Amino acid sequence: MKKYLITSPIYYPSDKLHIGHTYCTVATDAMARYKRMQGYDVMFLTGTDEHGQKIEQKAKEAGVTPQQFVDQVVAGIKDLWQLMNISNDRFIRTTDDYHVAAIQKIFRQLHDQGDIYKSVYKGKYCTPCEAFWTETQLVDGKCPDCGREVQDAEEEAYFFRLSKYADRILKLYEDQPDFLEPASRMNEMVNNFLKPGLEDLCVSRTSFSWGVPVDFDPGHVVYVWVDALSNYITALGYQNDKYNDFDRYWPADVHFVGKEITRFHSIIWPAMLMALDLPLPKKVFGHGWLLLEGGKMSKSKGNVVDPVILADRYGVDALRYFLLREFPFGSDGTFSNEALISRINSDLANDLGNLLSRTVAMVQKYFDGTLPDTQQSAPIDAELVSMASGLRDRYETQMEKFAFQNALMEVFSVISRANKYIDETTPWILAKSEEDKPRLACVLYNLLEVLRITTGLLIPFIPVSCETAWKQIGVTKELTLWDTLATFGVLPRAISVTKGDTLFPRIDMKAELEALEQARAAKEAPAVPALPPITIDDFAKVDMTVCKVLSCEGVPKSKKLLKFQLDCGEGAPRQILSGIAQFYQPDELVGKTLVACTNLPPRKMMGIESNGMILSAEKDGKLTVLMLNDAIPAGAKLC
RNA sequence: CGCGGGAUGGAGCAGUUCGGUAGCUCGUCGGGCUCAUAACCCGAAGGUCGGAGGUUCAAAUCCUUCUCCCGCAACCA
Repeated sequence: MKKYLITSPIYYPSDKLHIGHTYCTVATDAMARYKRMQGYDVMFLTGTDEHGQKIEQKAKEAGVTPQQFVDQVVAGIKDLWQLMNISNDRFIRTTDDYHVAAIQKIFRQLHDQGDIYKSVYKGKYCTPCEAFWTETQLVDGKCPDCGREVQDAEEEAYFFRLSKYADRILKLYEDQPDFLEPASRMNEMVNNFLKPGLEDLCVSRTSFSWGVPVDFDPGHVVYVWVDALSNYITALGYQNDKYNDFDRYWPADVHFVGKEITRFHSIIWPAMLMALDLPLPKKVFGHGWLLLEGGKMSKSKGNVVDPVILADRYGVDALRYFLLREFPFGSDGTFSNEALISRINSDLANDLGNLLSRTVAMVQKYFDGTLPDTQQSAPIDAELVSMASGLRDRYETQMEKFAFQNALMEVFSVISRANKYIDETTPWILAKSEEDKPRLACVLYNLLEVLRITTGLLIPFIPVSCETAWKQIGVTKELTLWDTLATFGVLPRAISVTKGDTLFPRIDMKAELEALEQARAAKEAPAVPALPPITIDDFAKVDMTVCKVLSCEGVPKSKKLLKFQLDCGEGAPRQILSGIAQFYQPDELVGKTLVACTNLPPRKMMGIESNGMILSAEKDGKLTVLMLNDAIPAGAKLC
């Protein structure tokens, strides 16, 4: 039996997952189900990448241990995958004991053979702040936090000899032009990273402790690269006894990854495998992102789409279908509720659901639910029959290219053709005369066959709905095996149908959009967290000064920054940068009376020093600068 | 000149590799049908394919250049 190893990324459980993660996992799932249907022995891996500084911090803020923190988030992720009908064979957590032990072995091996070496991370150290800074971070050669003198200092760290593998990776791309898809991603890798030359990679940290300890050097923990990427092999049993099918499944047939992590998978990961002398994955596919109207999804914009709400309202299958039908897998797509509802209504309800409904209804009405053996074909059947017979192969061509969108279009073009066929053959007229009954039976049989083939091929996308449909058209699992899907006429002639519930109810667009908006608002309202209380002394620590804008100009090459010279009543002008260039023309601010916090430490942005912060109000990503009555003099303090 | 992607009827997209009648879905308008989830089927309107040059018998497609949008990177204290 041929094997197929497919992986989704392992997700970072610092927050709940959103529709983008769901998209990637659903795609991986569809591919896995498709390969199983073809008869492959499939191994579908997913999981979570649970270490690192950010989680350590989040846990601290939440007042729990990092382990408690990730346990809780990961439970939510597993629930989400269960809800979405994800058929992963394994779920790896990088905090699993076997993984941790295997990482230590891998790290040690790479170290022993010289691919990982201990070196120093050179920088400047501010003793009072206990912080490392690079030259570029310094402000006037001093600590950007406290402004005091810094010393030359060195921090120990382990490095992976990535540079050593640059040539081999370029060669890999040449020999295997489809190693990384879509092709545009490969160009990006070559131009941005490989051509300028690879630097050795820092693969350990001492600045936090929530990670896999380097067992031969206390104080160091393994940094994300080795820890997370190796999940794909430890989950199969590499360097551990928990599993033992590494030899069976490795190398991966494909890694599905988001475009933000293609670099890790197409450069660092192959280099690590080369160092371990292991076979390379056959392909890395960097899919696009789901964007929202107006840009990227982000917590701060408050526009994150929650898959649970959508699945609850419209059904898991409808959401799965939409994600894979609406967006080309390799490029970015724009998510909207309108598109979702429109797609569900037109494809699933009107075309597929309605075809099933009208076909079953006619078999019931005209033949009491069971077709007679005697059936008569006609020339007009030919086109439909031929389209349906060839569908599996056309679908397969697209699926092999991960072109889910096109595969689904192929299926729905046959469904659409079947709806037209009903109009052409007018069964309701045939039903009027007894002598046309054999012809009528044949028409209905053909429709049932189309339903068998199309729902058979839709299994990877909408598994539950397909099985529901099968019950209605009297199809058993054996009649939807891969081999039967390329043959027309597999159903027994005297097939019986059973009327069932509506497969995909139509959605009232207008009402739903309003309901969704309300649901979103309701969810958001309590999410405005009040900051913890402070004392009057805390408040008094903030020096807020009224200032007049002397001049204001854009910062070259920066989209966001404006550079201000301000009269803060100090005699000399004060220079402050503010990230409001998208909202204001520099000229319109000159002469205005603003408020700035003037006792923040200096900070460099785009190489320019900023000595404070201009106060703005923020809502939904839009900033409005606080402007005061011009009668207030510069240098006045807010209190 | 940091890197990449994009600009095609009202909306969202395909077509661009290997030039040759501009296509799909949704929406709009008109018609048909009644088996069905007010669904389905047919027809129509609507585009000088971002702008300007060039190559060619012929350009959405190739070349040059410009404009605008979106991501990444740096930055938004």
